[in-house]
Amino acid sequence: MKPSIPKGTRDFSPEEVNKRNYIFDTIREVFVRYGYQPIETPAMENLSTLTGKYGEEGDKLLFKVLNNGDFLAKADEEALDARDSNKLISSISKRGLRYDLTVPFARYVVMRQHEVTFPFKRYQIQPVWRADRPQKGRYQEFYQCDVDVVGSDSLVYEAELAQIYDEVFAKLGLEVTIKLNNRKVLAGIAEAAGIRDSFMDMTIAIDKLDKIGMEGVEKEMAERGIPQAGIDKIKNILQAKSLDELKPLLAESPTGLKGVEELETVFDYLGIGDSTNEIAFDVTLARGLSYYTGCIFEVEAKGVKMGSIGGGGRYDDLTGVFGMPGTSGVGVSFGAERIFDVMEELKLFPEDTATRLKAVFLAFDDATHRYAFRCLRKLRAAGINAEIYPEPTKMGKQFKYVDKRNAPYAIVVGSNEMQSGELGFKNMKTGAQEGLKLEKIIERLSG
RNA sequence: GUGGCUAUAGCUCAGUUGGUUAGAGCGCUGGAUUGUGGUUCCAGAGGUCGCCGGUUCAAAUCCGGUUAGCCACCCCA
Repeated sequence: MKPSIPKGTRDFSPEEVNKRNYIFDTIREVFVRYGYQPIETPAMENLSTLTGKYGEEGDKLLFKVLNNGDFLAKADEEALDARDSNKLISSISKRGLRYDLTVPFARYVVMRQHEVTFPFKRYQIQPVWRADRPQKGRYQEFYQCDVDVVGSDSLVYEAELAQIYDEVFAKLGLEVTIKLNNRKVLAGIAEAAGIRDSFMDMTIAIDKLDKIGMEGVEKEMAERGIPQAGIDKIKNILQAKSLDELKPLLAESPTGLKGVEELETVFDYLGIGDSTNEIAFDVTLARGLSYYTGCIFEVEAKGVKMGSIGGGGRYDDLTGVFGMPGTSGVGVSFGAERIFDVMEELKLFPEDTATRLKAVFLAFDDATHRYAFRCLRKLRAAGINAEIYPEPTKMGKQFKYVDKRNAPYAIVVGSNEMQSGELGFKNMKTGAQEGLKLEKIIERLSG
């Protein structure tokens, strides 16, 4: 059979894993410094935990896990006869793969509400799964790195999360734009335009502004049934380049003004010019996820054509659906895969992401092979990454291996070396070789 | 879910209006070199041309179907 892996999934080579770990380590280090604590949740959740949280589109993209055993015995016969997949699902699948880390986190908080201290600041770095059709920068299995805080509606956290974005990307050497908006501002626009019921249609259209231009947005809104009068009003409001300009345009919408005020507070906390990357208000930032209610975030890499590499926002009542109302949360996510792809494209990975092999022992015959293996043990005991070629074969072949492994040193052991105790210590880069006692070699390779 | 493109050696790809034995580079194995790699030179192994069917004297090449991958849309990290 031809080996293959499922669509939208990938294997990672040693080099790739090292680079990915570099990203994860950088992100984790910043999370920890801002006082966030790690949790992990299972890959599978009950399907009832996941469905309905990500909108209609999200439900379609959920991976469902088929029940074990004779699942057809308990299947909904009516739905089966009618070939009604949507109706059939609940009777043959009770579990699904997690779609993001925010909803499982909300579930976790509700289940453990009596043991966690609020505000609860947690981070979580785990894979999520979406049954999306794969394309550039989009996979069916990918890692998210989430930081969230629940149990406080202080806007200081919005500011903190923006700083975390700024700091992580500064450390990675990746230039980004951190965009901020507020769902209340968008609601205010809809209200001011008198199309409150078409709020979602409006935001979806606005979100595409930088892609299809104002004309395209107008067309899209018209297609989605928004009256021309409303479109004109919206168009006018979208001209606003700053919060100050926006404010008078939303004067008739208390919700909209509240949103502006929240953003002002966040930017107040942040101060001016204290960030490495641009942190900017963008009235056209919309975001699809239906549970956001306050500030929303999105991060875009500069100089690369790639979707957003991070996003997040405030959700006022995500724990409410699990029976714990009135608890507000806010969080952002780093899309590790896309960050990886962007950094690869811009060649931003440092040279030494790999934990390098320092030396390889080579031997000529069985006796020296055994002797070399005992020397190897001492090197390893001294904390030096080293190995031995598995058999005493031709030197040329052994050296080729050392070369491919990218090890900086080869240690050659023949009968002469074994007798004198002076091993052949060869620098693979310069080709120079000298006879050194094992202790000397350990000294050289340490530090 | 909708549309477009692609599928030939382990990898990246070439293959003319359909025409003898399907090629290149890289990689792999061996040798030049029985105590020394990278560079070079020589030789060798490796292919049901994604799969099924059709047209034809003749198909990698044309047609239909199918599967897989990529890209775009929707949506999203």
